[in-house]
Amino acid sequence: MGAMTAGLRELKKRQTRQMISDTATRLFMERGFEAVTIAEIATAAQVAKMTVTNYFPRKEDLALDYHETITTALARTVADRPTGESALTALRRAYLAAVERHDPVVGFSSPEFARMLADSPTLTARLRELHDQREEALADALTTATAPTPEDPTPRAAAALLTAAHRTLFHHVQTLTRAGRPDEEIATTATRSAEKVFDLLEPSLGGYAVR
Amino acid sequence: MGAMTAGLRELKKRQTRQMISDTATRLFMERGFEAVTIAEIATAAQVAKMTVTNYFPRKEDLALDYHETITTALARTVADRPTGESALTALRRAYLAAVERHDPVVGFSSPEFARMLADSPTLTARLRELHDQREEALADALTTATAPTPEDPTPRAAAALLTAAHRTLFHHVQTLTRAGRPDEEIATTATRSAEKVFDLLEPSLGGYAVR
DNA sequence: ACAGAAAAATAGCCCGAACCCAAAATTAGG
DNA sequence: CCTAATTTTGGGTTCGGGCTATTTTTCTGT
Repeated sequence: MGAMTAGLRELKKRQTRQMISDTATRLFMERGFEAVTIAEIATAAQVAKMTVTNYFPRKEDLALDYHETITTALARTVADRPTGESALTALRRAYLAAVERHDPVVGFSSPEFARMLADSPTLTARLRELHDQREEALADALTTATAPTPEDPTPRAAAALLTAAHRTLFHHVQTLTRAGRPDEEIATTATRSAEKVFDLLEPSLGGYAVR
Repeated sequence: MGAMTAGLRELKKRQTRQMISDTATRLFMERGFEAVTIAEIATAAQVAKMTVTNYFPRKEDLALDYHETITTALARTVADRPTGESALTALRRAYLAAVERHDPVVGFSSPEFARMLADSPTLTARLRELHDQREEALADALTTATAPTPEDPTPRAAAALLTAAHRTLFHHVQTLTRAGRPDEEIATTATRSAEKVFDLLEPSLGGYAVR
């Protein structure tokens, strides 16, 4: 059961999964998400249709395979923040660092991938769902961090505001990516925007959830 | 083309549409959104399957027939705010008024309807989409209201924060509704929560978009 | 080393939503 | 009353999602 077992079974599973995901992403970027059928992916990956839906229950998962990272990143940032730091400052720090390393989690990708996302209603819907789960996770983290009374709406509200900031900046990066701007320029712009957005929230949340 | 023409054709169209929508909503609340097929709705409404999908291109539209109201309400509130009032204050005022009249737009509904929404992934996804369109519309309204430079992220960020507040409160009301609380009690709680949430945003956005 | 257990991959099926088209029924206007 | 426009209908397809029984591959204990 452990992740250490380099058993042949585990290995082949990983290979098969990766093969299917790569094939699917390639086809999606070539012809658009909706235009590619699961059957085509299966054929291209030399695998049965059922195997595809076995590894990826929903078609969207074939294109967005890093959901775990997206949903848990903010909550972990808050949970791991150093003493004396507010949730807002921690998230600002984490965002700027992610921009600097051109992290996909804040929206960096190839222009083709960004266009594929924007062109597909299914994928944008799934992205919204991921943002929502991220908000939920962050709300939980803030609740444990501030131990409020049960009916206090502040943790949920703060989580909504903070993820809203991240979401706005994510869309900004994606828009610039679709416009074909180089990652370096996008990083500069995103940094400036982030300063503005986090500064905007500072008076409201600067003193909230300080460890 | 005018809405005044009480032509027989228009009349029958309205009747048919209403009949289908009512039948669908009844079936959805009885057995859940996903468990009811379009064919069943058609049979129950004594109409062809194609007629249903003709009036309601997506199945979700059968349950959420007030999308226009939801998506435009915030933008109109901001556009119509009196002189000297900030966007935040206008939205606070509109929200509290909506709560007082138990407006569905802020989440008031029957417990059955609220449960139907929460139990259906399709409907919650659609609701997220509506919230998103609402944010877009509000962002447009704020852009025309503040005339910022093209790359200023503030209007989009402010729109995201303000809709985040509304969305949080919406979910709060729906949760209480599912718990079976009477509308009066929900209204009292929602008012208290709203004060807190809008107060939270006041230091950040109190001076933004003042007409 | 091998047989039996466990797990993964396969083939083939059904169902429902969404979409399309040609034909029939209904209404509006001359 | 008759024709044109529009709505409704019936029948069809495609695709995603789901299921089950069966075969193939990997693992484990003797």
